[in-house]
Amino acid sequence: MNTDLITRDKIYTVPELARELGLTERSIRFYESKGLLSPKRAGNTRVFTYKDRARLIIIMRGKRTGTSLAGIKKILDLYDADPKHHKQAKAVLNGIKERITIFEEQREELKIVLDELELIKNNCLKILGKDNDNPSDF
Amino acid sequence: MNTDLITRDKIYTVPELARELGLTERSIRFYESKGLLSPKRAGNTRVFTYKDRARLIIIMRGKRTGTSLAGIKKILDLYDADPKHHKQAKAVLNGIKERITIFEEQREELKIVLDELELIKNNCLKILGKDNDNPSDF
DNA sequence: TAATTATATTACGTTAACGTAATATACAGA
DNA sequence: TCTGTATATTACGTTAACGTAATATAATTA
Repeated sequence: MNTDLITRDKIYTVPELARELGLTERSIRFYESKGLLSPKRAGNTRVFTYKDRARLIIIMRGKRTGTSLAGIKKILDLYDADPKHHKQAKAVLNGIKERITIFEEQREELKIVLDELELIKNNCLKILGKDNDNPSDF
Repeated sequence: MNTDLITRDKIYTVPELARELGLTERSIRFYESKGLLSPKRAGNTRVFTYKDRARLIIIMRGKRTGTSLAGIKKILDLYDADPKHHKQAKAVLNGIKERITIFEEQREELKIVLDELELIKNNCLKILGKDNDNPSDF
């Protein structure tokens, strides 16, 4: 239970995070320049906390969903707000609903293309299985 | 049953498709320049068939999933191949499997972010519902 | 103190996916 | 034949998301 705290107190530099997460230093600094990250500084060196690292992981997942950095920034803002303040909670709620709708629609579109690709795939399999003149491939 | 054939024989121009599908003429011509479409010509005017229109719809769906034009082109190529030729069928099969994997992973990522957003949303709802000092909003 | 090594800061380059004129061409109507 | 109107063709501009030096700065190490 204390090791957990130790872990969360760990700090990271740009090259460390780049290596660990598999992205370039340039990208990390670029994300900061776009306001997606706000690391502290030790002199002129950036110091990232556990939370910053978590944000980076959210950014990377956002990218894998095909979301733009602008969109990811909005999502990160939703994480940031303090829901104890009603004003913020309400704003967050609206933003969240919007995002959920967007992502659900995107998931639906993916389902549609996946179903179509499955059709083509099965058609290929049927043809390859039925009249098979090259069994050596199996 | 004949009306269907009539429908499929219909031809379209760039401005027609742009209006009908809600995209710009520029985009359609751009897609052609990238090899995603290959309309015939009547003089210097492009003539799109029902099939071309179907391709455009696939392109648009691809965009909504966050797929690049290069990726969409590959998918369209899968639709194009003639599975009766074993060579092509096998190639298509490999391409399809790749794409299916990509899209399934993307769908999974979307599921993850959706679940997280739901958590935040429910947290907001709980707080807004529990200590509500502004009931006039309901 | 000099030379490395690490991190940061311009700043120009690049690819994708179009937007936006400006110009050309062709065909229809007055 | 002149004038629109429609489509097409350069071709330059733009935004996003970085890549890629080149240079500066700071902390180490020899």
